[in-house]
Amino acid sequence: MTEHKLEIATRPETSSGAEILGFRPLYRQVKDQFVRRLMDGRWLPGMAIPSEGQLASEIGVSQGTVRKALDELAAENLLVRRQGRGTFVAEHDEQRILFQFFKLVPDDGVARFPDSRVLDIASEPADAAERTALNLQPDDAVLRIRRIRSLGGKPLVLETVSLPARVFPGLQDGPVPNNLYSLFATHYGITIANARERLKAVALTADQALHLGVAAGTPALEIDRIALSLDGSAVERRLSLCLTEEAHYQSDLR
Amino acid sequence: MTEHKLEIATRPETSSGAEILGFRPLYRQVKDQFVRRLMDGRWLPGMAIPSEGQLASEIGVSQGTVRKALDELAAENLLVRRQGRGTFVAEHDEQRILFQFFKLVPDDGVARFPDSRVLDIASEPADAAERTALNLQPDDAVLRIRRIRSLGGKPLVLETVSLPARVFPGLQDGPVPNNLYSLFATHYGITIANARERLKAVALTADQALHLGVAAGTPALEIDRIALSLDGSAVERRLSLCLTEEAHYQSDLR
DNA sequence: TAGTGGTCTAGACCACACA
DNA sequence: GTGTGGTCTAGACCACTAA
Repeated sequence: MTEHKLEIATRPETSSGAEILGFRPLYRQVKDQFVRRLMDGRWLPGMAIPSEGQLASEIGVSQGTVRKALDELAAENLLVRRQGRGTFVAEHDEQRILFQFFKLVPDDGVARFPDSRVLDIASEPADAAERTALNLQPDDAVLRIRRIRSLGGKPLVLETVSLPARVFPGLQDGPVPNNLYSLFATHYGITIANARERLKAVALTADQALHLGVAAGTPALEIDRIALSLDGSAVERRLSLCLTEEAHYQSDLR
Repeated sequence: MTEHKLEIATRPETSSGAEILGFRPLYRQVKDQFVRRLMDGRWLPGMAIPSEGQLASEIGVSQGTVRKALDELAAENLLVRRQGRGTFVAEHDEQRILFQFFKLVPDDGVARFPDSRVLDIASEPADAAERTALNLQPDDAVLRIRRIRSLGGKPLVLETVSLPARVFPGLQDGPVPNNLYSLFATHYGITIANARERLKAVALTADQALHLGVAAGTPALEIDRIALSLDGSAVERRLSLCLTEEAHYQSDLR
């Protein structure tokens, strides 16, 4: 029997009491350990991580077990595997954002990364929706960024990004880059792992319509996104109002 | 070296010419073979398929290779694996539809399968959009089903289903069940494997609004779905107009 | 040529469902 | 208890990349 030193025990061989959480496979413990390395910055975006063999002998499990852990992380877009080259920590570059997070596509043509023009940015008390979305206390503040996103010079999205002020100190002092998730990763060590979006159809208010250069009452696609970091905590709320005359939200059901 | 009798060759050991398609792993050939069994009805929805060991010895590959093929099919929701019981062909029951294809969720509460009331059903020439979506010829006919779908007695969706008439003979003669995909599978041997949805925000016409019991011009979420069968051919086009006052379209970005 | 990930195999044992 | 899928291991070889 192989002896593993991970966590409490691979299999609860001694304790014969009722199992609370059942059984935790070894490769999942290995995977959790790798996620921890991503969270604490031991493995940084773009880096090549050690080879399967090195990791296996370091941890004391077989290469196959390491492989299964790495495969799951690659399936979650946290790692990128390249045959012949190695395994790399995924970066939040425009290609990944486009693939994973940006579902708005021109009706004729292919997805492109949009331009951004910031309207305003401010630190303010969180409203009810933001508190719910981000798990904030009643008197917590949010950084609120409003911007217009355009494709090919044409305004397409009016976007309001709400961030827990405590999590992103100093963010409002610098320029706001087009690619926020890349900033989160490089300056705050926060990796956006996945997100949940809720879509509705709404009519634009006069003010909203003005920013987008259309008539008041124009139907728009409202996307309410909550983005989660590696540890599963809500890190960003993003409310987008999208014109869908010449673009659509693409959703693949597999 | 093991000898595999699958397809042309596992590895092109003899032919030293330039490789056109590169390399096709054994487990993918095995997987394709299983998909063929699903398509030709050798494996029917709900059936338990042979165990990994039986399949392995039947085909002449190792159990691990069979396992990898089955795992991919399970990940695509075509098979369901149950530890201790066996591997089963997925059915198009309401639970699967809800999980895989029905993304409209009440704002407060959990997804439920909607009721349907058919407005009309007719066989008519395909319009341009239907021809494009379903790869039809100019004079092909479609079966067009319009219905209202409700949750908790409240009209929520005005849905127009377009089907290639040639593919579904006799469908208009019987009753239209609430769950169409289950009918496709049981009566026509057609499995809906996945779908692509394009979402837009639109304003309801007077006629559409009447059916849904709201005012003309109300914003609605338009979902343009193309459903693909196992062999990748477009089998259904479904245009849904959804009220999103008390419900939303849920999209998980992973 | 060396090093990496990818495939394939064989065998042992564990967790789970059911009769 | 028996049979199923799930995990873990060890080793061989293939495909790809870069030096």
